[in-house]
Amino acid sequence: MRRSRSDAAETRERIVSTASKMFLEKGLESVGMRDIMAAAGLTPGGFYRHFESKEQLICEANDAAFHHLLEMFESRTAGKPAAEALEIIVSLYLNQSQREGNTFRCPLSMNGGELSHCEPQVRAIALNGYQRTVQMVADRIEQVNKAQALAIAGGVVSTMVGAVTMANLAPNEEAAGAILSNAHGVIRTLLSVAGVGATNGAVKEKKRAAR
Amino acid sequence: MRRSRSDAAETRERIVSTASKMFLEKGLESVGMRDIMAAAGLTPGGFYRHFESKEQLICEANDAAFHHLLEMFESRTAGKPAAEALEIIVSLYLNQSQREGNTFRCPLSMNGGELSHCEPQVRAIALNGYQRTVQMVADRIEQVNKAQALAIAGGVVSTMVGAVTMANLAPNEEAAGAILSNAHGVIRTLLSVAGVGATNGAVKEKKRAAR
DNA sequence: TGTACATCAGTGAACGCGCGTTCACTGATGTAC
DNA sequence: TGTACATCAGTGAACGCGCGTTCACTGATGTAC
Repeated sequence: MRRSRSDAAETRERIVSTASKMFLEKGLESVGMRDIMAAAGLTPGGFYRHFESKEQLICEANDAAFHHLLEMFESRTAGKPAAEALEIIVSLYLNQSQREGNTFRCPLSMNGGELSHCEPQVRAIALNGYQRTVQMVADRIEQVNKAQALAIAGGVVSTMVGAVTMANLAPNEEAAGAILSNAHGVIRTLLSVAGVGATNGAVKEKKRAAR
Repeated sequence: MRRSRSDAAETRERIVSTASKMFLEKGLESVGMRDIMAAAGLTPGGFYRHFESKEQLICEANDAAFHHLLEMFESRTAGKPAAEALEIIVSLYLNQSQREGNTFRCPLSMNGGELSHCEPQVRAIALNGYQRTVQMVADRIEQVNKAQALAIAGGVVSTMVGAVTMANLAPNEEAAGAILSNAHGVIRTLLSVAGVGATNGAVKEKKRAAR
C-alpha cells in the first residue's frame, strides 16, 4: 500500500543505514538483499522502488558510513587543540571494533579488499573516503607544511586501516589489543617526529636536528 | 580415468597454486570452484577427490601464498645487512600490486576484510601469516631489544598492509604510487628512529635525545 | 471542500542463474596371486 | 613375469539452494477539477 512521501523518504534512509551497518559487520557480498530488507522491516520487492541495484546501495551505504564516521570525528574533536584532536581520532579509529555495539566503523578497514574488487564507482567512493580521512588527520598536523602533513597523514591512515584489518582477524581481545597498541605506538612516534604532541623540548629538538 | 599417484599429487598442487593466484586477484567469495578447476585444466567434479570443501582449499591456498611470499623475502635478502634487507622487504611488499604479472602477493592486503569474516581456521592461518611477516621484519631490526623490535615491526606491517589495500583502490598508477610512497616515507621514518638505516650521526643523535 | 482517479510504496511469489557439492560412470593404475 | 581384479583420479551432468531482480497486485496517498 502506498505510503506518504515523508514515510517513503524515511524508508529509503532506513534501508541505507541498515545496509551500511550490515555491510560493515559482514562484508558486501555475503549480505543479501533479503537480509537487508528484513532487517529494515520490509519485504524484498520494495527495495527497487528506491534503488536501481545492490551496487547503488553499496555506493550509498559506504558514502553514508564515511559521512557518519567523519562527522563523529569532527564533533568529538571540535574546539580541541590539534595534538589532542589527533590522539582522539587515532584512538577512536583504532578501537572501532573493540567498543561493543559501536556504530562508527570504517569501510576501509572492514571491507578493504572487497571494495577494491568492486566497480569503479564503488572504489571511487572508498578512495574518496580514504582521502577525506587523510585530510582530516593532515589538518591537525600543524607543525609542518601542508604537503608534509598530507604525506604523514597518508601514512598514519594506512597504518590505522591495516591495524584494524589485522585486529579483526584476531581470535580474542588480547591479540587484537596487541596489534592495535603496536600501531598506536608507531603512530605516536611518527607524530612526535613531526613535532606533534611534544610535551617537552626534546622531541622538537629531535626534529630540528633531523633537518 | 585414473592417474598415477605422482600425477594426482601434481594435480593437487596445481589446484592449490591456481586457486591461490585467483583468490589473490579476485577475492575469496567471488572465485567459483568451476573457475578454479577450469583454470587448472580440470572439470568441477574432480575437485572433491583432493579436498573436502572450498573452505579447505581457501586454507591451503592462503597457507601456500604466505609460504611463497615469505620464502621469496628470505631468498631476496639472504646474506644482506639488516638495514638493506628491510628496505628490500618493504619495497617488494609495497609494490606487490604494481609489478605486472607478479605472483608474490600477500593475502592480508588482497583479502584483508574478507578473511576476517571467514571461519576461525581460515582466520588463524591469516593471523599466523601476519605474525610470521612481523617476525621476519623484527628479526632485521637489530638496534633495539626484541620486544621493541616486535612492536615496531607490528606497526610497520600494519602500515604496509593498509597502504597496499588502499593503493588497490586507486584508479591509476599515479594515485596508487602516492599512497605507497607516503607509507614508505613513514616506514623509513620509523626505522630511522629505531636506529635502522641511519647513514649519518644525525638520526642516531635524534634517537638518543628522545630517551 | 468534496469527489474521482492516477500514482506509487510496499507485498510476496516467482524467475533465471550460478553457486558448492554429489554421483554414476570411465578406464588407467596399482595390487594380489 | 603374467593375469585378474580392485582402486580411484578425473568426467560432466545433475541437485538443491540462495542470490539479485521482476512482476502482478493492493490500497493509501496525492492530484485535478
